[in-house]
Formats: sequence, C-alpha cells, structure tokens
Amino acid sequence: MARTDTTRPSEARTRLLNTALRIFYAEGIHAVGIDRIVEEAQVTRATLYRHFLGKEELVVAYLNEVDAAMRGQASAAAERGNSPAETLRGLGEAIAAGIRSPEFRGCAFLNAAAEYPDPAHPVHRTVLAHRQWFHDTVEALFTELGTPSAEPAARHFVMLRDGAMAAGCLSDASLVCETFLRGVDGLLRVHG
Amino acid sequence: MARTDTTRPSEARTRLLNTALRIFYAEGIHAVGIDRIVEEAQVTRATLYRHFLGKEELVVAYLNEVDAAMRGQASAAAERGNSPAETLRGLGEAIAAGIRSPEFRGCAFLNAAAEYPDPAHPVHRTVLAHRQWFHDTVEALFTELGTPSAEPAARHFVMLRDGAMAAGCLSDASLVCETFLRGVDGLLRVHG
DNA sequence: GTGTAGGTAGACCGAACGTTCTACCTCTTT
DNA sequence: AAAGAGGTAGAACGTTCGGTCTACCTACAC
Repeated sequence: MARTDTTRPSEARTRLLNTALRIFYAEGIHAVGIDRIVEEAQVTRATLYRHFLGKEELVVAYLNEVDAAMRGQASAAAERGNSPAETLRGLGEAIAAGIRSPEFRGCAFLNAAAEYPDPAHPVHRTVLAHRQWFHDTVEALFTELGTPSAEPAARHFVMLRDGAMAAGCLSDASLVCETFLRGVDGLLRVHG
Repeated sequence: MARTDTTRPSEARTRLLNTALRIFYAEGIHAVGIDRIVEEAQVTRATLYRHFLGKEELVVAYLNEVDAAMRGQASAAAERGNSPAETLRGLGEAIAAGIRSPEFRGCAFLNAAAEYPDPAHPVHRTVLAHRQWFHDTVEALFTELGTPSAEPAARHFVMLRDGAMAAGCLSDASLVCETFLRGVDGLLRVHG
C-alpha cells in the first residue's frame, strides 16, 4: 500500500476534467459525446454525473480550466516584466508560444462561441466573461504604461490576438506569430 | 396557370441552400439536424438526398455560397475603388458593414473551422481554400499599391479582419468596427 | 405517348446522443 | 461498528441523428 495520500480531492474528477480539456479542445464540443470522454478518462458514466450536472456543466468546467491557465500565463508575464510594456510584450510572446505549439487548435473560447452562439447560454456567457477579463487586463497594462487612449489600444491588442489565434491553425503558425508580434511591437511603439 | 417558366434550375434546391445558409450560419453546423433544414425549407428528405450526397456536401455547398458572396463583395469594392488603396479601404468598409448588420454571427469560415478541425476533412479544406483566395486577393492589392512587403502587409490585413470578425459578435460591434477600420487606415498609411 | 427528371409523402433503419437507474464495492471519518 | 462519500459496472431510457426506401404524382422533351 505505498500510495500517496492525496486521494481526497477526487482523482476521477481530475481525470475527467483533463480528458474533457484535451478532447473538447482538439475535436470540438458538439462533435464529442459523453461516451468518448467517460471512456478515455477511464471513468463510468455514473461518476461523471456525480461530479457534473450534465455535459453543459462539464463544458463550462473545461472552459474555466482554460481560463485559469490563461490567468496564470498573464500573471507569469506580469512577474517577469519589469514594466507594463515588457509585460505586454511578454504576454504577446506567451500567446505566440501557444500558437506555435503542436497541439494548438485555436482559441478554446472563440471555438466554443462558434458552437454556442446563443448569448444567453451558460457556455457563451463563460466565453464572454473570459474575454472581458482579458480585455480589462490588457487595458490596465496600457493605462499603467501611460497611454492616453488605453481602451482603444487594448481593443487593438485584443483584435490582433483574436486574429492570430483564429488563423494560427489555419495557416503557417510561424508566419502568423511573426505578423502578430510585429503588430504588438507597433502598438507598443505608438502608445509607449 | 400564370406561372413563371423558370421552374427548371430546381426551386427546391435553392430553397434548401438558402435555408442551410441561414440556419447553419445562425446556429452552427453540428447543432442543426437535417430534419430542421428539410422542415424549414419545406422540402422532403428524399429531395435533399436527390441534390446532395449527404449533410457534409450540403455544408460544403453552404460555404461555397458564402464564398461566392464574398468574392462578389471584393469585386464590387474593386469596381468602386479608383486605386488599390481605395479598394482596400472599401473592402474594409464592406467587412465593417457586415459586422454591424444585425444578423452578424461571425465569420462563417472561422466558425466552420472550429467545428471541423481535421485538416483532411472536406469542410475544413473548403475553409482553407477560401482563406487562401482572400489572402491572395489582398496581397495582390498591396502589390498593385506598390508596397515592397506586400505579403506581410496582407497577412496583417487578414489578421485584423479575422480578429474583427471573431470579436464582432462577442462585444460591441461598433467599437470593433472602429478599431478595425482604424487599423486598416494605419496599414494603408504605412504601406501606401 | 412515353420516358425521364424532379418532386411529394412518409415509413423505416441502425447508431449515437445525453441521461438515469440499480446494485455493489471500498475507503475514511466518526 | 456504523455511516457516508466516492467509485465501479452495466443495463436501460427516450430522443435524435444521418441516411435509405417504396410509392406515387407532375411537367417537360423526344
């Protein structure tokens, strides 16, 4: 019985969430059935429904997982950067690194929004909440940087990011990153 | 029998295609069943399968319909514009007008790509083909304009467009258009 | 006038969907 | 010793999915 004692916060739930993350992100949401996730997570259906009310809640949990990762990424960039400009540039680099990674499949939130267009739907609302946070974070950095028009600058930054994330898996990732980072540098040059 | 004689090129097919366009664009592809489309097009299942091999082919036909509309938009901008710069600016205006329209639900191609991530899938390939055309069209305009780095400029233009189209139905459309057109103007100022 | 293309109407198929259920097992806490 | 939470195993629910089928009707072209 040489077992770690960390069995408490539910191993099965973690496995379920990691599997959902991997498969939903790679293949889409409507395209993947509960059976697939249950099977690959090596968990029974009953276990899934013990932890989540249904597929919808699992999808929201999946997006929250990605959201947490993004917030971590932003915090890391903020810690590394010695100035708001450096942080913004670092944020851009982190985004580019994601796009260049082999598993990259676009923005999980943009992809989810494409599948859940109804603004009232919980999944769509989760997407909107994440985007609001990202915009506000970027705007705060531009404000810190002393940009008079921090809000439009943030919108520009976000638009470049959205374009890069959308195109990143539809054309050459390196070229996309190059274009994106050049755009970010231009923005920082103008507003900094 | 005061009927127009234009019954030949299949009324039902047109109705089917228009319905598919409307519903797939508004609600997503995997989310909508064949039954819905057949019902709203006021056509029987047998008729659908007489004109299309299956849902997949209908989806491709839907995207080709949108593609044709976009090419028309680009041609119209080229006819109106007296210079490449004017045409690019006009193209931007046309895109912005689409984003501002009440039925706007993002880029049909980006949305489709989110649902069909497999690069080998016919739907995904249709998306790639459209994007290639768009990129080439924009690059040709920058070349005509005399931009030395026409290709990177085109990539920048497309990235802004992608970002605008992606965000257009996830935040205030007017602000998105403002940011987008400002970006296009900046590009034309730099490269023109 | 006969053949054929396009259409209607509706039954039908097997598979997959999300979801619920019963039954039993195994820890940990009390 | 008892209780409860977390888990397994697997059958079953009704619905919807994409797709096929037969039967019949109508208009036009040869």
